Amino acid sequence: MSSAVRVRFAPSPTGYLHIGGARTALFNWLFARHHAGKFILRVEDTDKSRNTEEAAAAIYDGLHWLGLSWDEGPHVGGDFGPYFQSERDSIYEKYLRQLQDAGHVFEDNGALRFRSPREHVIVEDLVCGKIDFDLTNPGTHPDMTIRRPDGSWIFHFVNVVDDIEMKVSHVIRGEDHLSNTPKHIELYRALGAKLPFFAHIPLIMNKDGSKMSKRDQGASVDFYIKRGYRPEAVRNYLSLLGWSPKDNREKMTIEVTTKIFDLNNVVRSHATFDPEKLHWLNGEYARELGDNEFYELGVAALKSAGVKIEGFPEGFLRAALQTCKGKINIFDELPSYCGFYFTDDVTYTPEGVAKHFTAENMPRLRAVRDALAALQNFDASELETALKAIATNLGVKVGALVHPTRLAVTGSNVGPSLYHLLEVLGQPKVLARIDRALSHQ
RNA sequence: GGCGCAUUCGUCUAGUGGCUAGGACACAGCCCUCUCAAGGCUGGUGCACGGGUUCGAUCCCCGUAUGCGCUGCCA
Repeated sequence: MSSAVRVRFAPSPTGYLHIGGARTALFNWLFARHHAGKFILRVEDTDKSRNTEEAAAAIYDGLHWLGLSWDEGPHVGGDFGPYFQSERDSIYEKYLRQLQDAGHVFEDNGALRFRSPREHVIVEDLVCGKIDFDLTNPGTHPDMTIRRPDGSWIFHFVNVVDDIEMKVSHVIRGEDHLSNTPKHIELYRALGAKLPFFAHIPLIMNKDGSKMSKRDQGASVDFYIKRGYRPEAVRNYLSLLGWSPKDNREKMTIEVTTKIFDLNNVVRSHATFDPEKLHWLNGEYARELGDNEFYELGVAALKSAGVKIEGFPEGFLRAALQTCKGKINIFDELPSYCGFYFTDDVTYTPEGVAKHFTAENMPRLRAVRDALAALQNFDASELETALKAIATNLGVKVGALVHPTRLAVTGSNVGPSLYHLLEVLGQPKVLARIDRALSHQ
């Protein structure tokens, strides 16, 4: 039926992958996969052809991390290369000549400009609908420059030429290009080329309504990689920005999203990036990690946070991390959540001290200490039994023992299950820490 | 300024010419419970404004406002 779907993501190598760019790449990728088409990566390095590979590395890394593999482009090649604009000069020269021969180009102070036909151009956008642009007024729509005096090319021209040359069937890009589209259409027509389908997707904004820019924390995919986010969570969250399955599904595998994604269910209005929701979604994915996977990722997170885990046996590490599984949403929360396992020098939170190291609690902590010292099997169930027995004896709720004990041993009011954490830590350390707390005052 | 696009809870969104306008995140309360999470239950907040069209508009039309984008020899 329809001819081959070919879409592309065409970032310029700036040294990082913008979250909005990642979302554009994702939509292109999803569209390609949905229609069994090709997803092309093209590096638009017209200006700075210096450290392209280096700067582009962040883009490759980000796309790989998100699971967005390309069928044509850097490293994988393809029939329509090269995939760096800096290497396509002869192609642009050829198209320029064609334009010149047809009388569409004039010179202006050394720069080359395209003479607009001065007509109305109707953009038929798959997302935004039919839009009529009036380009008849040179005052408001000047003839676009296509080549600078120094010989370098302007985006509009090379972008269109490459899309023609690479046989791109659908141009799916950010809405910031919607107003540029009529100009591009003029170029297609002047070159006698068949128009692709256009689809402009809504922009992603900051909380305050501003465009996310590289100075904003979280505007770079790298930010999420470094913090230990799950790529499937970021990918899933991004898919929900400007697109909806139109039912109440939110957490979806990439397979499901690919199956139901299409341009007709892309939303038209701008979306605000909500870190809270990503945080939640990441937790959803983190909770379904297998024990081993959680362990590997946990170790990596602790290491990169500088937690000294070297001297500890793997069994201890595994047991410690196991008590954190299901409790954290993002791996960068891990160091503060379970750092107490790896240092005897726990610092008590001031609020905790005020609330739990009270005059009436200290004798209770003492009682806990004595009972724990007498325990033969220092495991979670024995510990639970012991704590509950003491509570009964003292006529208090277990909470009255749990809180001060937790604070004494971990320094915090929140953390893994107390009984399990005590078991992992082991009797000697637990007793030592309680003793230290008892002498705290 | 000109041109373009947009406007449903704080946020992401569903939705229809007549519904108690639905879900999710966040928030609050309750339950569960060794804390925190998770899970369960409950709750509050929304159709930007003004005109039409219509028996009836959140939905259709026109304005206004606001936001965003484009208006480069940036991409």
